[in-house]
Amino acid sequence: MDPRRFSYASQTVEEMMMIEERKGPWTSEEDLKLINCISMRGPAHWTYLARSAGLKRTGKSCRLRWLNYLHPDLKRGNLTLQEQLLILHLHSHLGNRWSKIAQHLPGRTDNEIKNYFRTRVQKLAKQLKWDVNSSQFRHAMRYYWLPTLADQVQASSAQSSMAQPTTSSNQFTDYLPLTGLGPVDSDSKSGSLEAQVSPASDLTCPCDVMGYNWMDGFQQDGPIIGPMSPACSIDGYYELEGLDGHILDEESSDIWSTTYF
DNA sequence: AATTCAGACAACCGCTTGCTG
DNA sequence: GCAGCAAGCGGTTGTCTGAAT
Repeated sequence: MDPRRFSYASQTVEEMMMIEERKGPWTSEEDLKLINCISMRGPAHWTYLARSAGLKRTGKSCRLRWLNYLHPDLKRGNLTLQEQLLILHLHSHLGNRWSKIAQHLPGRTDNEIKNYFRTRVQKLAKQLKWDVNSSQFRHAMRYYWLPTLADQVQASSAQSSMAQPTTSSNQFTDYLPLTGLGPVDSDSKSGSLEAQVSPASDLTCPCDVMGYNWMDGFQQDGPIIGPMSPACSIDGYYELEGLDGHILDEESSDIWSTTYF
């Protein structure tokens, strides 16, 4: 049905304009109204939905609240190491196309990923006094941090399999190796099969990253060689149990249609 | 205990895209 | 082809919370 044929709950445009628009944080009452309305009418025609739910919010605001907070398929809690690894990898190839990146992380929103990147990764870039979009930073990301994170995922997987030989879980014990990360949250201890990380920074700022001349190691054509970790092979691939992080074309995301974890 | 500050994340804003008549 | 609209997207801002003083 064409949403423009809706009669917006018998209100004229003028009447709708006179309704004082509510902004700011959502209340649980508003959430409930929105959920109820969506359960009856489905998540579409947001302007109409907002009116019929009796909300003094824009359709846009309702859509965002649903997609970023209320949607039942959303994951809660900190990003796992695997998810961080995937975000960094995808960002190094796709850039700031957050929705595209989010498509590869079920249950995570573009907003969440964008916030993660801005607060953690851009903070690191600031510390290094590098532009986050510079080839220098992208190179360090691709050939140092990504393999380092991959190592951590592997290490945590190995550690947990030794600690809990009867399960396939790779959850961490209290602390991750190498980075001195904080304790995991209670949810991850109680059943997550994925490595959880603390809200603290997960990207180290080691001296070998600072000291290495990344531009010298940069080649426009052919393989790019930098100070890789053991998990990263020379041809620009890094490998990980259950994860095959190929270097992919800027525009091609077909390769990501496979399952990673 | 009160205040300040920084980090995290929810929400908003403005622009773009895609669809329909 | 054009106009009007909803939805999608990315950048930015606002708010909350916990740590530090």
